[in-house]
Amino acid sequence: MPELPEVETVRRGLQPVLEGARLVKVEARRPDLRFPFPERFSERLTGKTVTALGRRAKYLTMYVDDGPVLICHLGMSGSFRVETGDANEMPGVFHHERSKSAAHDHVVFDVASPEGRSSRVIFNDPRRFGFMLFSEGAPDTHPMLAGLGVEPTGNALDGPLLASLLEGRRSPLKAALLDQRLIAGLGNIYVSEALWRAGLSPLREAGTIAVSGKKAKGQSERLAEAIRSVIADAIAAGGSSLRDYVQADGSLGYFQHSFAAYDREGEPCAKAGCGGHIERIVQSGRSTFYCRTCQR
DNA sequence: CCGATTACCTGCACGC
DNA sequence: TGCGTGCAGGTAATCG
Repeated sequence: MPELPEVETVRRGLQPVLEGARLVKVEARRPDLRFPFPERFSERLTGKTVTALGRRAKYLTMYVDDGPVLICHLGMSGSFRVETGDANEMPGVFHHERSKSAAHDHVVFDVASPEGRSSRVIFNDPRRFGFMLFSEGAPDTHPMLAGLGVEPTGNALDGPLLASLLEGRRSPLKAALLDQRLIAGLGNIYVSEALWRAGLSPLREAGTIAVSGKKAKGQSERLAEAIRSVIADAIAAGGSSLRDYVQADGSLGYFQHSFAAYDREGEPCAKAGCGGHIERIVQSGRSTFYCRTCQR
């Protein structure tokens, strides 16, 4: 599920456990995920203290004192969970340890907080589309992050900027919004949601909302606002979740998703007075959900 | 250069 | 119960 809001939720969940903590032991239980783990992956992190957790688009970044920056991507199915040692239990026994663990636990970080509390941070990823890489310097200069576009958080993405990004693009609007080089962090769910909020068809040629003129100007403004609000709402809700996605803090996803369009094929359009219904189409091999009545 | 398609990998829901 | 099919949030390589 991880689009930007979910990754941000993971970052916030891991932050209190990791920041300031010492990496006592780091273990990769297989040689690769999507890519091979970096050379000396465990050795270069073990013993380091985590100074900060960051995020760029859908990438997590972990900074350590005097070491490489860990760049981590969750892919389609990656998740973290935290197992916290209980002072009343035997050392090394982690009370979450029963549940659904074990299978596909690929990376294990044993960490010690400054107060001496032990925790275990576990990366689980059945499909192994996720990956972990090192950046020797600022991660923004790493090839994987260097080409990323504007964050849809904050106020940077406004109508004029969006219009300039889409100008001249012949591709369908949906494809343009999924292009991480333009806007970084949108995925299949939130693109459908943003287009529904903006009342714009995913099939529209992207460049047509960028041309000058009062109507197009209003549309780029509306779309920028829709993107920012949908991302902000999802982050505020703690990231959405499908199936039983596990939050970074180990609890089950607490946000019962309320999408207006995504995965609502056949349902009435939720826009007041619209009367249409949501349909599913395929664009570039991926599902798009939209209402042809109010999204033009 | 651009955009569309395919590959990567496992799990799950579904129909038979 | 079991098996085949299609589908799933991601990016990157390949093809036209």
